[in-house]
Amino acid sequence: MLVRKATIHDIAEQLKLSASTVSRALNNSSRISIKTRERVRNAAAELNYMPNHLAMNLRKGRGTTIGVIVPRLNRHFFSHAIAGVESVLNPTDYNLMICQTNEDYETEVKSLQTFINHRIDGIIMSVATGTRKTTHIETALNEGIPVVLFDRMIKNLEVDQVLNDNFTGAFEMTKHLIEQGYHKIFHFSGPLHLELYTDRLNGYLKALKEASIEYRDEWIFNDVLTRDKARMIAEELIKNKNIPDAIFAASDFSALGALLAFKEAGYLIPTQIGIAGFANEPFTELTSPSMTTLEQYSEELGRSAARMLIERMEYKIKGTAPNSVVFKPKLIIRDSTLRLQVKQFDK
Amino acid sequence: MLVRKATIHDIAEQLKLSASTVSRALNNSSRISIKTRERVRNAAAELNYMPNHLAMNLRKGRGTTIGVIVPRLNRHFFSHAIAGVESVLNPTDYNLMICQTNEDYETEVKSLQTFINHRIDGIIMSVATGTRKTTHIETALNEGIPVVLFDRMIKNLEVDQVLNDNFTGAFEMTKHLIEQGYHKIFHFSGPLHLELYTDRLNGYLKALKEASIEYRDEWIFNDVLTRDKARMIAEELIKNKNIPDAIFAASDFSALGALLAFKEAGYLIPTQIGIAGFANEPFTELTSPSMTTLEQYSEELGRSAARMLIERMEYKIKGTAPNSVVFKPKLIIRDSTLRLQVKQFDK
DNA sequence: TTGGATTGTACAATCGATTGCACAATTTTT
DNA sequence: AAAAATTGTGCAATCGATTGTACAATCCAA
Repeated sequence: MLVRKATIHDIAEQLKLSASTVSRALNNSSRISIKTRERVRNAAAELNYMPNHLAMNLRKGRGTTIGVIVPRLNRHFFSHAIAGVESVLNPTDYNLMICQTNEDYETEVKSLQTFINHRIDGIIMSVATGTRKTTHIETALNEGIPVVLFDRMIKNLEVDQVLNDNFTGAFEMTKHLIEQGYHKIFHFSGPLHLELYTDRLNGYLKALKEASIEYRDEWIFNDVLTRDKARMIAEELIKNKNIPDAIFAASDFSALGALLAFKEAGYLIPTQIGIAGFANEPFTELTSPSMTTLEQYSEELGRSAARMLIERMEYKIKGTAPNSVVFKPKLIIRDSTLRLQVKQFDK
Repeated sequence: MLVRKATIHDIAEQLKLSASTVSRALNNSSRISIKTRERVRNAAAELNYMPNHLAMNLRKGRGTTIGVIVPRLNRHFFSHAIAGVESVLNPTDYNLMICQTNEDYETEVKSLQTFINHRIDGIIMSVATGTRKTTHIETALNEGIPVVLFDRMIKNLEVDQVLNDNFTGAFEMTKHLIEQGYHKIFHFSGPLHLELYTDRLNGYLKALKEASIEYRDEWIFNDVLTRDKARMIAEELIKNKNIPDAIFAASDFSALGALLAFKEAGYLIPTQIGIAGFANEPFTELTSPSMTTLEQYSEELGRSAARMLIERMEYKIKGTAPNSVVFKPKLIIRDSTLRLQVKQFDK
């Protein structure tokens, strides 16, 4: 059943030509007569010939596969960013390989190494929260593999990047909360070695300052990204009767944890406490009350990263200063912070 | 900056050996003295040698890359199935390539072709709802690439498969609804050319028969998998005052659409109408009321598929009858069908 | 001491496709 | 009609690693 696959030599033999002529014919070389090209194409179709990309890439010293590394596939944000990358790559010859790191540094290093071993030709990645070193990324760059980082940046690394304007997003969200009459606004932040979380923190701080709100360090909780951790902290706050007016979480998941904890404890949202997240995960629309958050245009982000990478790959402009594109997130105001028009389910 | 990567020839030259000796040394051939092996290993490390997998696979006529094709990455079910596949593959030499089809047949064919072109060594896939033909899968099999299907099966295709016991799951869910006192139970089904949806339909029908409920064809709605479509149908029902006691949807997303439509129309869930889904997507826990559904053990499914594929790849047991593993889903009973103990939010 | 076994290494072909160079045949130019 | 340009094709090397076969050196036994 398993017959050996047809090669250009098989075509050559059948047509009494040489392999090189066949190769040229298939690549539409002008050195080959139209008639011969036709004959070769027909024979190729007849033999069900499929080019061996391994051999092609080996010979050409380059390939057409792009690798994507993300922390988690089941985040709306990342799966949609990947969809964006795909939408750019699909009409081209490039193919996609995807790995997820589960937010683990070791896994990230291993995935990257796998890509390098397989002579992947370009990499789009978003680092894991567990990642603090950049040597693995530098290794890839030194191997001559272009890398584009998106969303999550590591400080002081000179690479192409596609980012959200986290500062402005956080600033506007905090301003919105203040406008709704919330004053004592806590912030659930992420790991601060990732620039995006310091940016969000700074946007939050700037809005407070502009409104002349005297914040206190205790209002800020670092490294609270998961639902469970946020829930624990919220429960702690409730126990200590240290209740904020509002919580602005740097992640929808931590916002969810807080929302559930306060709801269970009998607090009315948004009347007694306002809650806002970041990322516009689909579930934010379904919670009750529905959750205010920020849309990050993940697909557009992915598209942009893909374009940037192809640019680098095709005109290997070594040494050129890194490019950087920034998208401004959009405020999605829902019920969890709309105190000025109280809704029915709050009763 | 971009120095040519080291090859075995570079190592050979530095050590005044031949490339073949270096190759054998790196592969721990017993024909090479321990001392030489040591020297080679050291030189390799020193030169930062990395084997070129392209060349290796070309020579060996086989590789170690496994491709996964799923309809959508952002479904909890699929992303967790992939996590399961990864958990099996990570400790091995195999690597993973992932594609998503967005439920589109054309994209599925293209992805599969890409895999074949790249001489992928094995494929795990779940077909798109748009897929009715199997020629593309047969092409892969004819090329000698083993394929394992999971979750979504196409009828009459002889391949390895890992499935859910959709029949039993649907049967038990329907039984649960009947026990809760629902009688006129509608079913939102999927495209019936996919076995899993006929299985769910049949499980539903069997439970009705056992309870001697005289169902009518109008109770069954085919090809309702998305939130939007379910919502439209539910709104139609409401308009026509054709209100079921309960809806058992073959997908969590269509269950969600129905839930939202009936809730907005002022119906009390679960008192006036019960709603159940299938898949235990994370959001089902967050709706109000929380949604009854079926857990499908996606990770275990993925693990099982991966193991089955490796089995095929390593002992190419051509012609052996296809294997098949079946998992029984678990009923997750939540508030949306718990009529016998009515909850507060229903008031 | 000689013949056979064992050990360590090298040569060269191979996987499938690409490509610089050479050469013959044909056409164009002078 | 001879020289030059163009067209069509083949040869052979190449990408990097693997592997069958061959050969030399060493060791052991008879």
